[in-house]
Amino acid sequence: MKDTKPLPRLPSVARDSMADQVYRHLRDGVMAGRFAPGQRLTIRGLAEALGSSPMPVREALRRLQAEGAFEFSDTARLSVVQLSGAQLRDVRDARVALEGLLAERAASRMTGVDDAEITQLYDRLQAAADALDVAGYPSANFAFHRRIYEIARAPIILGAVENFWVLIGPCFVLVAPNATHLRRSMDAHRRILDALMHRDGPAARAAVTDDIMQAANCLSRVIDKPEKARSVAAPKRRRRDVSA
Amino acid sequence: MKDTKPLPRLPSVARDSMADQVYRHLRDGVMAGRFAPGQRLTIRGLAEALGSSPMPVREALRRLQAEGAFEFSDTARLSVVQLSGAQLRDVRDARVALEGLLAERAASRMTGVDDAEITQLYDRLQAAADALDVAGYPSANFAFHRRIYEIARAPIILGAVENFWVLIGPCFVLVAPNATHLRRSMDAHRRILDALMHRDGPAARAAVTDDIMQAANCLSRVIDKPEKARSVAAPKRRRRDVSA
DNA sequence: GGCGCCAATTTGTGATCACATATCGAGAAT
DNA sequence: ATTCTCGATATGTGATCACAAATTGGCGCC
Repeated sequence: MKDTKPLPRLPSVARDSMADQVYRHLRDGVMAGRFAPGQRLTIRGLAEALGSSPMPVREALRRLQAEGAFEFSDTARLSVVQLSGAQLRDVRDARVALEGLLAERAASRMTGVDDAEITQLYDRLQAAADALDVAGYPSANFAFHRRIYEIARAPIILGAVENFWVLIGPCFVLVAPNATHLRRSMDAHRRILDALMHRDGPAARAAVTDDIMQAANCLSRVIDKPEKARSVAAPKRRRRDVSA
Repeated sequence: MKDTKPLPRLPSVARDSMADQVYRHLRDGVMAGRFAPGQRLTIRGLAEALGSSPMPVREALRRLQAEGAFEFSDTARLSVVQLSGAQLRDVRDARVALEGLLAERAASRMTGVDDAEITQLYDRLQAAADALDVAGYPSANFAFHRRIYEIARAPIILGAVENFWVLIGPCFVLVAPNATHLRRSMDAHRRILDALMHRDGPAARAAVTDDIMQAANCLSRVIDKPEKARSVAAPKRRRRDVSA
């Protein structure tokens, strides 16, 4: 009879273990700035908040530890990594090197289809900026950059770049809704868009560089001011360490 | 009596869990080329080989998965990542960007003490090249480069660079003891050393770039030749997957 | 009132178990 | 001889438990 269902598994569900889901949730949360630098967490607390057992959280945290998002202190206590000003500058320089490379390559591989998608993401970013949506801006910003870099077809380099994004994610909770910064940022984004539309690699690289430098300058004004942001990581009341 | 031992913990033993040890062992093994691209492994097998239970191995593998050294197939089978030719070129380009940055910065921060250490590592590398020690060459090569980049004082960027090294590590099992490649490689290393001694940043960057490009060319001659290296990953006899 | 010490709790780590699924090998049908 | 099928084994994943170390909170002492 041969009823072997010729090609039944088209969705090909793409294996997604619980540890993978937890990993993605935490990673997105970090990049979106939902964790404060230096914030203390617990495996059991995260597991409870995410509705899973500690085991998948443990494995997800190991991956994120490898990416530098979280760290275990010398006494094995879990916390969100807090970058120093010098480290932040290192991230900035590395981003300029790598994202400049990707932007330049993307400009030479753009197609009309890409134009539409990039423009759409740009509009969404502009909307977040207009609404002074500080919470949603980082996510929209990363989505815009990611889509551009995907066009460069260098997933390994993009992975390294995203690792850097994970590192600076927590810093976003420290920046206030700064209209000046948003304006300068959107100016750079506009130039990125124009350069890509004109398939101008060097211009795209220059615009991305300006964007990164501008963001780094904005953050450096907040980092390494020893006081002021110290109590952010202290929920004061014990237990209940994270919501989502 | 107050016998609180004023400052007893100078060694500060630096927490080293079993999972950390396993992680370091595996990572060093990958970078040194002791794993073949595409090689199949098992958690239990690695645990037995390393003399530990599966649990620390699981956590170590999660970190290495995050770094791209290992991967879990769609059926959750563990294997060493096998880079394609295109991915290898991506790694090459990213290395040029990042390691060039570190080399240039290192040149401007070198001191006399560094001179001695770098020279020593260079001599060791030269010795490995003279002896055609293909097994020991990658390790000596990475140690030489790492020591240089450490001088740049950018640990985050160095971490990203080492991640790329982990990716190309397995490729080394594919290259035969090629005298021509070793000679060209040592020529580039000689130029790196000279540039650093003269505190010439641009020259250091150029020499590092040549070194990376040369190594990539060497590897690209072996990769993407579909046949020939296919049986390397097949121990044929089941069980017993890795020695160390 | 401030400071140091001690017990109770918290927390990361490692081990073991259970389970679903994949993989492998032998045997049978063609 | 080849291919298909089916059962035994292998393997990653998740859950739970035990334990050591550390953190916390409170009590007593100076």
